[in-house]
Amino acid sequence: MTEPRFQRRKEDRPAEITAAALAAFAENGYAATRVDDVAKRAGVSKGLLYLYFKTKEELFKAVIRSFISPRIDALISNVEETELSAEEFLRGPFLEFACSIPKSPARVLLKLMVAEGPKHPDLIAWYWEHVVSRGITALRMLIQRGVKNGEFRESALDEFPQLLVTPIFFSLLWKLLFQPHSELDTDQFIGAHVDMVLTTIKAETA
Amino acid sequence: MTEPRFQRRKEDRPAEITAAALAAFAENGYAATRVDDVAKRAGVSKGLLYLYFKTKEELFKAVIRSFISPRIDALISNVEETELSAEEFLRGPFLEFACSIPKSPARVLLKLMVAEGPKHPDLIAWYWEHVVSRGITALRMLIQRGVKNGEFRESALDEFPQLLVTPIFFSLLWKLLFQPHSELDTDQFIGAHVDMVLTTIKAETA
DNA sequence: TATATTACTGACCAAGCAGTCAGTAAGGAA
DNA sequence: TTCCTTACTGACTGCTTGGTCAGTAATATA
Repeated sequence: MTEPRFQRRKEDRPAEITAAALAAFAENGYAATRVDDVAKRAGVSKGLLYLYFKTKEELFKAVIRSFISPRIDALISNVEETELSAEEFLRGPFLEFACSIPKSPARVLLKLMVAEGPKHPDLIAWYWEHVVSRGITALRMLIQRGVKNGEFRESALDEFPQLLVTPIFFSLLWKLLFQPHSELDTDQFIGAHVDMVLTTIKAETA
Repeated sequence: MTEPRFQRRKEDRPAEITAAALAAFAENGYAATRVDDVAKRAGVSKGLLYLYFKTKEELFKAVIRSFISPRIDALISNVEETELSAEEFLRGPFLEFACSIPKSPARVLLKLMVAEGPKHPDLIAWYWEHVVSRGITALRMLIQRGVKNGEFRESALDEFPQLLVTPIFFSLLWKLLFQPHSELDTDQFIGAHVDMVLTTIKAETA
């Protein structure tokens, strides 16, 4: 007659706890987040949480890893397999990806990385290896492909592919800090930047 | 004969405590910083610290305010009083300012703002009013001056002067996170960006 | 239905910390 | 030298919180 007090759902618990933790960390930061609060959000007791994650720190690392990996993997395989020209790719899938980031709920990850990253060197190392350096490499390949087939001329972008993504991070920071004070139309903002970059590096075709 | 156990230096204490707090907050973040630690770094007892700052939060706000104000004030009055052309100013004083930020020790302020800002709305409001909106306005004026006297053509920069400063913040983030993993030559990086922007907005002078 | 297994709970503890305050001593005034 | 003001100290406290573990109840098995 009585509802069971809980269900046993070994498979789903880690993902549920991780999602709850992302929300909590995003709201309060790592140090100010109470493990009890995470457990409550996940609808679980603190004891169970500690069954799946050895410490608060382990939980934090799991959060970062589980939310970032899928996105970057998608972009990179996209770059490698596309049949579009470099410019078409930059104006198409890349721009779409770039514009989606500041809107995604995962944008709070930047806050977490900045605030807590430096205290977890192995996390930074993982992030560098699996996300950043792979991303940079993919971008550089894309640009060089453009140079090789005469679409682009040689430019600072060859050395600094990061110049393409600066407005993404700026938009993230802006939204994180000044959301209520000022709207930034991130689509237009990022679009204008990509446009500017392409204008300067496009080989003359007149 | 015996050294006095302490000196009374009412005038200097606040600045000393503020400096110590910046170091401590930068290292550990706000929540993880112990007031005792700040006091120790400042060579002062915790009790004295609470004489000058009502709470830990007040101390935090004082830190941000006291380190940011002077820098932005200098830049803005510089823009207003310069006799250089817009391009000369951007390639000269502006570029110098931009390149100096990622090297300055105050770069950790970004970390603090991102991590803790959203929990202190009045701090964000102050920052918006005294730093960001003033800075944006100054930049916009500079660009419009360039447009008016025929140096620049109309462009997305008129609406988004922020496009000029994105690589500064990117450099800050990069250094904050990946300092040991990868060096970024921020001078060249920011220089390349400013160059790119100027190339696209410069009116034809051939 | 009886028994075994284990996912899960929640009360508990030891440690750490923001903020207080009664008392101390530096340094100026007389 | 003596007295007075106040900058300064540091022990103390009440509360918070990461992590533990003995016990409970949901499911699998026979």
